[in-house]
Amino acid sequence: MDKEAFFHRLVAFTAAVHEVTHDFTKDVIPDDITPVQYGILEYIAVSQPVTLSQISDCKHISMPNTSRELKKLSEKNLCEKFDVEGDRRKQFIRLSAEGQALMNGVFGQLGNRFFERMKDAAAEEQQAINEALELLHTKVFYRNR
Amino acid sequence: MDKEAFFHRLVAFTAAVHEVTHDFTKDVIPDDITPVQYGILEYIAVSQPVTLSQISDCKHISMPNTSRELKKLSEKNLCEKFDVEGDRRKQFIRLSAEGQALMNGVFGQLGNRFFERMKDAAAEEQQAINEALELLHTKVFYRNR
DNA sequence: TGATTTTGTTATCAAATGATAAGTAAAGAG
DNA sequence: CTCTTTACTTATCATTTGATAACAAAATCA
Repeated sequence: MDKEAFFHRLVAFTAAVHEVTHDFTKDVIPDDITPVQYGILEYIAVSQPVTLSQISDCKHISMPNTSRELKKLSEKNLCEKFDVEGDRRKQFIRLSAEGQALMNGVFGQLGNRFFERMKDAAAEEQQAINEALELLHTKVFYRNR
Repeated sequence: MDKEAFFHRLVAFTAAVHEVTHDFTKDVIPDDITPVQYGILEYIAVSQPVTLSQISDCKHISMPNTSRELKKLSEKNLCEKFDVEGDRRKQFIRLSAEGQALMNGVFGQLGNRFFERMKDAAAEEQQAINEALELLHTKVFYRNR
């Protein structure tokens, strides 16, 4: 394999993923949710329930700042904290009904727009795309730990 | 295809791409380059030469702010402006030698880390990953225009 | 038990980013 | 040759984000 060409393809691909997801979601995410807050909501949606520390670790946001942003999200009624039984220091976070509805809308919109791009593809190609996603996710774009 | 499962896979995948690329690049990008500035450098590296307007459009940064950040990058000797012949309003931007060296280092490091993940895979699987990248890039994660 | 670590909070400050107004110079249109 | 549009700059202000110090409460360790 040509390493140089592979690097370039990789960089162009990751940049495209960034840009396309941004383009596809920017008009669905409410104005009063900042990018950092959206990132947190997305993480909660995919991994709930999560603790503050987990959010802090995975999203690379310091604990004080995580606490602050989470407070804002709670004030917007998008997520809820509840106690973890067995360790009274910890708090689990999950989306509220309102937050879940919001994220369902965003994910649905995002999914539909990607789906739109695939609608003309043959069934086998759709399947190939599905498998490509899984392959890259499990073999290349996975997180340690 | 199960649409719900597909949406979830898509969201989890795009989030993973964000996080892994962040993890893999954060210790290679110099401290005095901000995230927005890095995004601009990456775009220039992939698409050079580019105009200010193109950067503004593609990276979703207003012209005044693009101008400001580009000025900072020029002051750091990472990129250069040069005139576009035929239209004296426009300016092309390209990486300076120093900027090119920086981005080569980042791309190389990023590529090596991904390569590390694939090194145990059989040649056919490496080829499959390569093809999966191209498939998703051309069929799903491409930008209009 | 007392010391230390983990988990989270509040407060505060600085830096990065976004948004807007106002201006310049060149190109293009009528 | 004016008028309008395009490409870009400078200046300014508000918001977001990041970083740090200081604190509290519960768990764990020795």
